Amino acid sequence: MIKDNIKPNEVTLKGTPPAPSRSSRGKPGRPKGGRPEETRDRILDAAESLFADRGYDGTSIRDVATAADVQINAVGYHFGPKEALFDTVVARRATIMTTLRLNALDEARAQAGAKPIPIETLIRDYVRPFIDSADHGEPGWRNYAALMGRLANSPLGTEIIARHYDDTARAYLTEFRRALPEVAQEELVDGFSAVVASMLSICANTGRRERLADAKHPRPAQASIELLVRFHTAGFRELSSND
Amino acid sequence: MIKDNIKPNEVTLKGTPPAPSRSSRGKPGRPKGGRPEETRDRILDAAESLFADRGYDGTSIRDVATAADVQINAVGYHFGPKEALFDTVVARRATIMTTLRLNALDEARAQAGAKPIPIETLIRDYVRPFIDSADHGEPGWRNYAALMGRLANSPLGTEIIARHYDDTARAYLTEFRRALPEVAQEELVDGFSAVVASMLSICANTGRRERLADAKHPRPAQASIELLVRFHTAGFRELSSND
DNA sequence: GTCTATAGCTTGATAGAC
DNA sequence: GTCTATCAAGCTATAGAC
Repeated sequence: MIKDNIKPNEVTLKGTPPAPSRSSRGKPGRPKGGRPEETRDRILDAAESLFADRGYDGTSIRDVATAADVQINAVGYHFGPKEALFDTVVARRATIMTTLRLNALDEARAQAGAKPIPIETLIRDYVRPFIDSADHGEPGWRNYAALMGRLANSPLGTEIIARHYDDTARAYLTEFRRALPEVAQEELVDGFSAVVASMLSICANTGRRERLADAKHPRPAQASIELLVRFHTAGFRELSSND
Repeated sequence: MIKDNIKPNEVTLKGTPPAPSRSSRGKPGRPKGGRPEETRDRILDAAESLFADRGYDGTSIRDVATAADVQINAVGYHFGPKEALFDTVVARRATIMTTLRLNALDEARAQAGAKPIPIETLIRDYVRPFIDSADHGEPGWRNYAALMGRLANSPLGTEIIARHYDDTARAYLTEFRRALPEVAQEELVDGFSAVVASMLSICANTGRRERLADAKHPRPAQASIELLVRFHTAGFRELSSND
């Protein structure tokens, strides 16, 4: 039943297709972008949006090709099988997000000196890059954030998240542990998971929060971040006060 | 393109197939359950498990039929189109969960008398039926809880959740408002959403919490509930203390 | 690297015998 | 209500002309 797919082209993270062919010498039958990499990006953007909206299995390669305005087989040509396309979509922004978070952590460490980093800072530094990107970044970030929310509670998605985000999570958890040494590790992880779940729930942007609040417009991201930070900081403080 | 499916049989919530045929007079080619309703339940259980594991689009009707050990067309016969099957799966336990939660709310109201219900009680009463069912109920509840987690952050899933769970959410929010009248409605909803997101994240059971905590076994549900309640109660208290 | 064409499956849904 | 059979449509992936 399981037929192993032997691929001719690269399917790894940054797998560059055979020849980038610098001079745009393709016949201009349809207005195509000048840069050869624009096609790849267009496919990734379309896939990102559709995966976020309909999920992995709800999105066909044809849908992606149509949305990206490329030929059906172009996506296979550039990214290999569907799974590799999906992984490339996730990886593209995961590396950026990881850099932002680890940089913020480095800065917080420098700021704190010998003392532990305040939990409030830890929560804010972890959450802000994500929510900010989803809010006033390019629209692709919004789709990406929604996609992550979708992945978070699915068995298959967790594997991908683990691969791309567990290292950063552990780095932050180490600092949480330093800030709250008297709290058990399992409880710290529960608190951290609550932060992540809340963050993803906000960015999934399902409209439920607005509906339950009878609000017309989504709340500004800045307000959401600050409330999330306040709320969960209080939670962590409660954990440290053993009754 | 959109072809309206005209169904001969009921596809609504409790749609009973034409004739329950009390005496089991089918020829015993394969060991079939005696009760005619057992077949329906077996299909629903199989669908529940597969939808939770692979999602709506990742699950084929054939998969469901195979897992339920029925003929491929039996599921269509009993439940109509795939969408109706899915909705039936969600509805089946939603009514039970809603009853449990509203009963708990009634009891809490009686207990509190004229005073507002404590937030701690509100959180616990909303969360406990769900986590408890997922933990020591029949295995079907575990699958159901995972399915809800999967649905929560998806656009299509939110519509279903709204239909089955928004009324209860509003009932609880009304009590939250009574308990914390000085907190803005949007912030109460954010807090409530954090509780729900955390609850679903725990029940999704992806193994990430255990992995990040380097724990061998999942934590007992009772501990998870109490920590969630403590953590989020502190969050709500923080909201009421306007700095 | 862009296009056409197609192989080889799987899908949802239904028809009709018993 | 259980079974066999099948349809039309959609899917992923690849081959090969240009």
